[in-house]
Amino acid sequence: MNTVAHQLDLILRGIVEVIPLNELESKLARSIKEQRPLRIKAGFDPTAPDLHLGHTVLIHKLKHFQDLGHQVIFLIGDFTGMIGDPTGQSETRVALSKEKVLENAKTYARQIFKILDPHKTQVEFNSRWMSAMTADGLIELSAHYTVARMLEREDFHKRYAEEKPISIHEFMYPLIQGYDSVALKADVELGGTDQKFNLLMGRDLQRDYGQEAQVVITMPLLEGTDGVRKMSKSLGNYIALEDTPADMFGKLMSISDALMHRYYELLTTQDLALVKKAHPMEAKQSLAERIVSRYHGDEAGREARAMFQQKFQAREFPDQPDAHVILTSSDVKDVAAPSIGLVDLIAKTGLVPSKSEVRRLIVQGGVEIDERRMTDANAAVALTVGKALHLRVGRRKFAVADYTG
RNA sequence: GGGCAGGUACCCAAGUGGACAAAGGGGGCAGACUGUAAAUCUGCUGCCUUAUGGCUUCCAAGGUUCGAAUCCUUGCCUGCCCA
Repeated sequence: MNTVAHQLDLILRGIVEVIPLNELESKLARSIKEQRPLRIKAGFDPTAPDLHLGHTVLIHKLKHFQDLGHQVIFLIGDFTGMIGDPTGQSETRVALSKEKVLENAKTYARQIFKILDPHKTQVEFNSRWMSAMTADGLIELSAHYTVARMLEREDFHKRYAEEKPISIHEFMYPLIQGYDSVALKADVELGGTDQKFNLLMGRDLQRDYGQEAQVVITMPLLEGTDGVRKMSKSLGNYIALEDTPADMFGKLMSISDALMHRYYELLTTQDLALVKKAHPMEAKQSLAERIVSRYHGDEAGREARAMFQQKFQAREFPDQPDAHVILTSSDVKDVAAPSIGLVDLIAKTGLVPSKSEVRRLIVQGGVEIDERRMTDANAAVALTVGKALHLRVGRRKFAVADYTG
């Protein structure tokens, strides 16, 4: 029996705010009475091809609604993606090309169905109605909001105060996001707390366009791997759902203990009291394994953990190096006594961007060959056919070099 | 349209004729320390056949000069004020 109380129990778990709660309750009550599922909207900005763990906080909440029998609408902001959400930005975001946005959008659908049921999810692109909108329509839409109110937004306000540029088209972003709710007749919209302004815009616009206002539910933002700023594609502190198991595991292990607890809180249903009792490193590995398993399968999770233990705890050479270099006689000066400059060898792995950087690494003690630290940048490395060299390049990169003669 | 202030490396930001590959901070990388980390401390952080060496940088293009990130001209971009 999905009573209102029962539904609220699940819906309210882990959220930050419902605006307003009584409207949600009455919508739910009516939904039960009329046997009509609520339309739950959440939008995503395809500015990079990968969804990351930060998004999953929201997607899991969508999943809750889906499990309760409501209609989940996964909105891909392909049109707005060309603007770039100004939320929280201290400067204008670079607009993406249409092609790039579409390309990114494609990978989205695949990724969300690791969590959501594809048969019960409505995927929409806001270009469907925005590209069709006439200039008249756009001007009419713009007339619904004032510049002063727009500037109340903290990010705009701050940029304005700091004399940083704000382009007119950035004002369009919240307007269009709000209009999406009109176009989709959304009953509820989910978003991160940073989205509050944009989400509320939907309420205003829906009322202006003669609809019932949607209920807004905000979810906490997940901090990125730096533990400070929110996880974001453009900040590069994210863990993508399509990161390789090893990558995903490694990134999760590199977070601070405090952040680990936050991740447990927002990404799992584990009992936090139990987590705090466990040894932090064990707890972190379990978290990493759990999350890798979720997106890559149980076996991948176990393997990633084993690999990690081998590579970093036991400091053994991994089974799967990051690079494999094949050297031939054309790479050596003297075929009779084959050798290669250390700098050249490391550069050939492609794991370091420039030779200057390779030099630095060597001098600083970041390079090992067959577990011997190499600190002479001018050294030459003797090569033997059939005897592979095991290279450690920096803290966490490994390569194998083979000489074939 | 007019006036003023700006555009410096991945980011922020000093530098206003030579000692500048360019202070400082952030970020990144490496080492030490650890429980993988984080925090902390130390070092490095344009590129190059490996260098008391060369090459390319300070919005762009020209110019002045023995010498320009620094001066001049034009252009592009940004902010503020006025219209």
